[in-house]
Amino acid sequence: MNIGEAAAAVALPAKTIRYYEEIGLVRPRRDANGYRAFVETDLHKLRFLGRARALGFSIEECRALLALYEDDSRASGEVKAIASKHLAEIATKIADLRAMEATLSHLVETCAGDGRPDCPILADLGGEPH
Amino acid sequence: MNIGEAAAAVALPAKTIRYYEEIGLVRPRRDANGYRAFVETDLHKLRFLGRARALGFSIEECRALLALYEDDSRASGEVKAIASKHLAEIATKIADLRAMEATLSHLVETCAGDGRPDCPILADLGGEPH
DNA sequence: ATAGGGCTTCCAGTCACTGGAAGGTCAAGA
DNA sequence: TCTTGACCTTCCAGTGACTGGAAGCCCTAT
Repeated sequence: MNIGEAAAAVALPAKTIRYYEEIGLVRPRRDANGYRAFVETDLHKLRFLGRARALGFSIEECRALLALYEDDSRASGEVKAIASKHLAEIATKIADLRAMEATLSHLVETCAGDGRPDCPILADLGGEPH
Repeated sequence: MNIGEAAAAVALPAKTIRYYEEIGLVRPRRDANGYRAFVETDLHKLRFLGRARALGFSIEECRALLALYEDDSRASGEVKAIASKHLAEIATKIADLRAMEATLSHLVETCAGDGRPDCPILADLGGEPH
């Protein structure tokens, strides 16, 4: 199976799959003509990676998770540690974004948004006391 | 005022201020020795940029906002448009992160996290049906 | 034979910095 | 006066995870 077909099968861009090979996440064998030849285990790994990335894990976390996935003697505690750390980072990001959202939505609400120059958004950014 | 003192005054790294100059967001004059010499209006701009960045605006959005800030004949509608667009992006990001959080927190909760290999997190990433 | 689509590699760009090297400048102390 | 150390300068490279594009090979169908 060539890269185009594999890309369609796992819903990842071909470019991304090449990149994953370059950084050693997958190692498809090659046909005599130099084309990558993907087999089912490659596709399985790629789907794993796609799902892990969709959950926001970094590439290095994906690499670690994939290694654990393939290690029959793993301890689930290691997996849970990675996931918990990531979960905490997600929570932090959400909190940061919600703080931005709170401030900004208030400013947007109070801005007339017409043709006049007066603007509480710029006033706030400019440091004018509330 | 040299860059170090300016950096302390506006709570931005000196490196960042140099970068902002490089991309044309600030234009401090120079002393005879080549050192940047910041005056109060430079600091004011830098504080504006710091606050806008803290609200998550991109550099290009900051550039646009700063231009509007300095344009006495601006229309607040332009500002509001930029801010509203950004607000929508923040909301999207929050929704994405919350979806990740929901999935992942469920998986983490159901993972024993001990020395055994069984792990619902890896099972999910591996595509095993629930 | 040729046209097209798919494949290959390699290089550059993204965003907003950040780190570091090599070297000039300045104020204080011995 | 000399030196030390803390500044400052520029320039180059790296970050994360791709993405776009160029140049060129391969395969199939007409």
